[in-house]
Amino acid sequence: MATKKNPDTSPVRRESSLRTREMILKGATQEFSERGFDGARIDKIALRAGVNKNLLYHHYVNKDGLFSALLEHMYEKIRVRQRDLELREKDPVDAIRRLVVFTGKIWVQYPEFLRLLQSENLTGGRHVAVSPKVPSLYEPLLATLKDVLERGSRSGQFRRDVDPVDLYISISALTAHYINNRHTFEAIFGQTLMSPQRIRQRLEHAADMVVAYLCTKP
Amino acid sequence: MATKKNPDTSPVRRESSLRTREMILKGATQEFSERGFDGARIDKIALRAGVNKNLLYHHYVNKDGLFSALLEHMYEKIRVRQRDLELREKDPVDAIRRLVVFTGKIWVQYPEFLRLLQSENLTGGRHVAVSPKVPSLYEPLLATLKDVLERGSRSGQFRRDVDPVDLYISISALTAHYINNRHTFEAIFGQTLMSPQRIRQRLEHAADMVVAYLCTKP
DNA sequence: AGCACAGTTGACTATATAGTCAATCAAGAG
DNA sequence: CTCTTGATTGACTATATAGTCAACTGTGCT
Repeated sequence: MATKKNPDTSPVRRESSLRTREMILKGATQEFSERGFDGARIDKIALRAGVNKNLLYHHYVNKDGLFSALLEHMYEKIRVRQRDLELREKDPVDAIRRLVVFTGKIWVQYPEFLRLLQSENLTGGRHVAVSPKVPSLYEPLLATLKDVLERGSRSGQFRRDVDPVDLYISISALTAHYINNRHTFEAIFGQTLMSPQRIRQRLEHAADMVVAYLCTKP
Repeated sequence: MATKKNPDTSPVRRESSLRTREMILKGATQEFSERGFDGARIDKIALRAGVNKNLLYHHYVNKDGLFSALLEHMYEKIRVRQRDLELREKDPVDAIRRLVVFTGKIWVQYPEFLRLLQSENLTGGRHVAVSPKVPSLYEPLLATLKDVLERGSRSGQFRRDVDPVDLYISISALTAHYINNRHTFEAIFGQTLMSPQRIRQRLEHAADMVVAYLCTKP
């Protein structure tokens, strides 16, 4: 009975099921990102996907399975975009600047992804914890970052004591936290944060900060 | 019939209701911060508060009313703590360093508050939007920050083009984002982020970055 | 004393919701 | 052609959950 789960023969018998899965993920993206895991409703996902509710269970077992699949799907999508950026050749300062601004633009372009992550962290990260694929997606990014840091410190432009993980978290923080908390920040500071100009200002500020840090010798 | 809502005579007839409200907020803090707004259960809040469920409705009208009250309560609590820190006298660089590290320590000390904010932003900020008290809480902080920036640039230590709102958001970002997203970051990078040493490293890194930014002339 | 009314309670409900069941449909292997 | 098996469907259910009702209690004012 090894045929039952054989990935070569079993999965996807009909072409249509691929489209179905696509539609489900699309509906799930909308619903989960608008309401979070607990606020999302399976029935609404099915409705938004234009697909019979039972198909969600057929393809993804249950709500958690669907969320896990969606999360992996989004991680891959985002990382693929991030890979477009070629950082290895460029001047280290330029490369970092571009990485910061580009990272910020990705969040603006795919706000659903940030909200998925927010929900995932709010519920304790139980989906991402069981996904072995996710860490491997970030290895190349970290390697590139190390390369740029190495080149920057060899040329004397950068300080030498930089932890690449802390650096990546900071780049992510300076750009994503602004968007993640826009509602409370807007309420506190009484200003609009999501206008294109304001976002541009924000990303410049973030890039300035990261570059200043790297270029300041301790 | 103006007596019904007169704030001088009506509210709080019995001493016990104060304790009741306290217990409710305590239970609500736990439940809301562990599960988020949509994941939280009114019955569980009542249970955790050791109080009859109807009292929640009596004192706070409904789930949204309770969440709003809790959010305001927490904002006040946090801001009061932040006010302890006297920044106006100190050397600007010292003052900023202290503010960053202190802010980070507050998040570590009151992780419930961060999770409340995370949930609030995930659901569109509809509770904080109707709370006029919250912005006024942050005016003094912003004023202090402006004072420190002013002193720093007059003494020639700081750059002159700093937006205080962006700066505060960055301080918050560099410290809070790390904690907010610890589960996904831990999964991605395969390391523990919440050990005391790791947190200390993080806050040093954050403070270094902010100070480097302020002390770098554009 | 007694009364008005905030505080408190147990019982109840309407509904929303994740998940199940059993049946039908159709693609591709033989 | 036909038979296996994934894909798809409508009907159904057990339960959890926000919120309601009507009654009771006891504090503090007059």
